Formats: sequence, C-alpha cells, structure tokens
Amino acid sequence: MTVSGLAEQTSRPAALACPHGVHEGHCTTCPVRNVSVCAALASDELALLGSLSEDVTFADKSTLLMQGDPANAVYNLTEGMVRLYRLMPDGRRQIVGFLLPGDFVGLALSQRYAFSADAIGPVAACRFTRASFASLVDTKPHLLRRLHEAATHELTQAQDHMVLLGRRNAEEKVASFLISLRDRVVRLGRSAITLNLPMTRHDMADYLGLTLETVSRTISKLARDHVILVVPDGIRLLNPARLEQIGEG
Amino acid sequence: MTVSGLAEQTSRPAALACPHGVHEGHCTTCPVRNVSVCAALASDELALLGSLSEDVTFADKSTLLMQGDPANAVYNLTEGMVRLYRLMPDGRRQIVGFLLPGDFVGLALSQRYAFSADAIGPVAACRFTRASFASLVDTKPHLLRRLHEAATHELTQAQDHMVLLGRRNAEEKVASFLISLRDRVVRLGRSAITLNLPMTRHDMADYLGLTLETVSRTISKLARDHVILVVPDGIRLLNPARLEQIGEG
DNA sequence: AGGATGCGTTGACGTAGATCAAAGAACGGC
DNA sequence: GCCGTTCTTTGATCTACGTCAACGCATCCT
Repeated sequence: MTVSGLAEQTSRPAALACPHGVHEGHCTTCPVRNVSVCAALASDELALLGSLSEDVTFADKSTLLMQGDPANAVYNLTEGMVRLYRLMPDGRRQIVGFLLPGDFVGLALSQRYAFSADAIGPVAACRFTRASFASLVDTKPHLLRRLHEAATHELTQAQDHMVLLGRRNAEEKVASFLISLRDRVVRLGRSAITLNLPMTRHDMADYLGLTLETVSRTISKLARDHVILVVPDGIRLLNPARLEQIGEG
Repeated sequence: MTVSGLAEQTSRPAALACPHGVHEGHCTTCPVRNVSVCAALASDELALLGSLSEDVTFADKSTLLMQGDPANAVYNLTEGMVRLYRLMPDGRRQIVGFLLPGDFVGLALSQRYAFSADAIGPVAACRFTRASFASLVDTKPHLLRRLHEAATHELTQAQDHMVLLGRRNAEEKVASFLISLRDRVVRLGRSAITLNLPMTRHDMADYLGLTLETVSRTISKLARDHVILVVPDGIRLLNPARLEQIGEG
C-alpha cells in the first residue's frame, strides 16, 4: 500500500549525513560508502571495510538474526525493509524499529542479539563478521566515535517511541508513524509525498502498541478525512498496461 | 512508601560491574570510582577525571537539566533519585527512566539534551563540564568504548521498556517496574526484599503509560493479593521512639 | 490552631481501543 | 481453473483503563 498527502514538515537535520560532502545523500549500494560511517574513514580504511564485507540477500519473511543468538554478524541494509522485534514468552510481539537502506543491524557489539530481525519483502544487505568489525573498530577510535553517535541517535529515537507508546492515542500513533517514516524516506532522497508501506497492518500494530484492526480503522479514518490518500497499489497505478485493464474492468 | 515481598529473580549480570574486581559492588561516593567508567581508567586518568568534576546537590523537585538546553554538563548521581522525562506540547509527560546512584545523565555528548531531568527528593551528584568530559573521552579510546557499552546497555533497556509500554497490561507494568527497580537496587548492594519508592504515583504512571489512579489501584490489588507488602513509612517503622507513639495512639 | 496544598485511595461511570466475527481481495500452488 | 492462505476492512460487542469526583492524611505556612 502507498499513502500520500502528508503535509511537509520542517525537516530535521540528517543526523548521520556525510559531513565531507563526498556523497550525495545516502549511499545505499555499498556499506563502505554508507554515510553513517564513511565520514570517519580514510580511503585505506574504506578499502579494508569493503574487504571485510560480503553481499547477502534475504527472501521475504526470512530471518536475519534472532534474539538471544550469539551476535556473530553485523549487517548493513542496502535494499528493502527489515523489522526488529522482541517476543514475549506468550507470543506477544513488540516491534522496536523498521530498518531502511543505509541502516545497520547488530551494531551493539554485545555478545548476543537483543532482538530478532526479519525481512519485509526481499532484502539485500552487506554482512560483516562481528570479529572483523569489532577489530576494525578497536583500531579506529574515530570509527568508534561514529558508532557511539549512532547509538546515541538510536537512543533518542527510542525515547521518542516511548512517548508515542505511552502517551499518544491511536490516531496520533498512526499519524506520527507515517510522518516519521516519510521523513526517513525523504532523507534517502526518495519522494516526499508518496510513501510505500510494505509492512502489514499487524506489523504496524505491533510497532505502535495497537491491534491490527485499530490500525486499519485509523488509516481508513485518515483517508476518509482526506488527511492521506490511499493508493492500494502504486506499481499498478504507474503501469499503463495495467491501468488500461482497470479502465476496461 | 516501601514495598517488600517481591519474589527473588535470577539476577541478570551486572552489565557495568567493574571487571577488575577493584571495587566491591558499585562505588557511589565519587564519580571517579564509579564502576561504569572505572574499569577503563588508569590511576592518572582517575585523578584527571576527579580534578574535572565538582560536587553539587539538588533540592527535591529541582531541575538538573532541561530538554533542548545546550548540553553543557554531564552528571553522575551519587545520592538520591532522578527522573528523566519528555514533555509533549500539551503537557503530557513520558518518564523515560529513573536514575539511581552510579548512573550518568547527559552522556550522549550531543549538542542539546534530549530530555529533562529533575530530582526526586534531595540529590547529590558530581558534575563535569561537557567540554572537559568530551576532551577526556577524545584522548582515551577505551573510555569511549565504555561509554558506547553504556549507551548500548541503555538502548537494550529502552527496548525492554517499549515492550512494557506497548504490550503489557497495567498489572504486568507495575509488577515489572517493581521487579526491575528491585534488581537495580540489589545491584547497588542494598536490601533485596524491601524497596523504597520515593517517586509519586503520578511519576510511576507517567513512566508506565498509565494514570495515577490505575497505578494506585494496581498496587492496592497486589497488596490485597499478598504479592507485595506495603509499608507506608519505613523510616518511622524503624524508629523506636515513633513506634512507641504509634503504640500509644 | 486552621487553612492550603500535595499525595494517595477508592468509587462511579464513560470510552478508546480490544476482541470476536464475517466477508472480500490478492496471491500462490496444484 | 479451484483452493488454501494471508491480508485487509468493517461491524458488533466487551472491557481495561481513563476520567471525574470525593475524601483522608501529611506537611507546611501564617
């Protein structure tokens, strides 16, 4: 599903943007050029980082890593979307974040993963072994500094999300979810008025502390009130052949 | 108020305990001996850190720092309790954490504070200027590493709290709040069966995403069910003179 | 002493959102 | 094509928690 019509917001500074101006916006094709670390690295380090990584892909719904597993790898997303979540023993799930291209998974450098992660649709990523990543970090203080900044930024976002979960109603939750996702997508250099939502209502609900029915009703209401415009299938809309079929139908 | 009777839990590892075994448990009298950084510091660095800090106190309800203010200082709590919170424009509040002795405030090393902090009861702390703390960190990679570990640990706790806020009911929220606070106090070397709760019902509610009435009712219910034992005033209970007065009354 | 203030508890009642249920759309497999 | 599965939407109903209100108890101030 795709929604559009979100009012433009004063954009927050791109916290992880490359201060060298070497890269135009985010660089998502290769992790060594990813803005969240590139700025701290010299060219020989970039080469080293590149030699340490390998490209991997994940199918829809496949698992990148599981909560409690030994943290053997660090991933950098290059294509697609990933959900991070915690499961309670009785099956209740809390999604703690969605990852977009350019984001890292498993950066904590702790012994075990604190959450599970799986692919929403096809995903491409760069994989580092934890050992090589950790040893690289050990020898490059400025890289650690970047890492710490990234962790700090995540912490701020986590606090934002606590406010959302604890003190916002359903409509506010859905609205700020759409806006913050829109802002992140914009920072990747994508469209500001149309937003693709590859995750299910269930995913959104588990992210927002709601049920899938409430999410569905709330989105319906936002569309009814003309706050957003729902485009059930953006791909088909943009495909003339299929459009004709719709016209014929 | 004080509660007791919380069942013993398998204790989590003290993530920030001093691995050198130099200190018995937490050292709360002075920040330079605080376990969360001590392990990474040599004696000359400890001395330097000590010379950079100054002891300060805060009265009940006074403000240590405010969201959005320039982050000029880092504090290390030595006595008392502090609440960290975000305010929404309409006054709704989300408490994102309570600090105990040994905890740091303002460690993010970012330009501005991401939350407000104020004292719950009298508080003692050590204060570092941000500049001196940051320059010290700049020259000591291993200290930065400790800092990053601390941030990572906080992030894990933040995710725990998201699960609580998004997917637990009122009774589960209050129960896990009491248990996790108990665990933290135990790690400070204090009593495991009695827990002091200096914050108000309102504070707990704003931490747990509830109203103060629901918190009050839930605690009453836990006491009625003999899950916890509520001691309205532990100080007075332990004071023989006052006890006699109660006996006379 | 007496009034104001803050905090906690409890009751009565209202409601946002959960739960239960049904149906349709899209998709993949055979 | 048909069937099973997954996802979404919508309606009806229920309930956990919020809201409103009253009251008791400390503490503090004058």
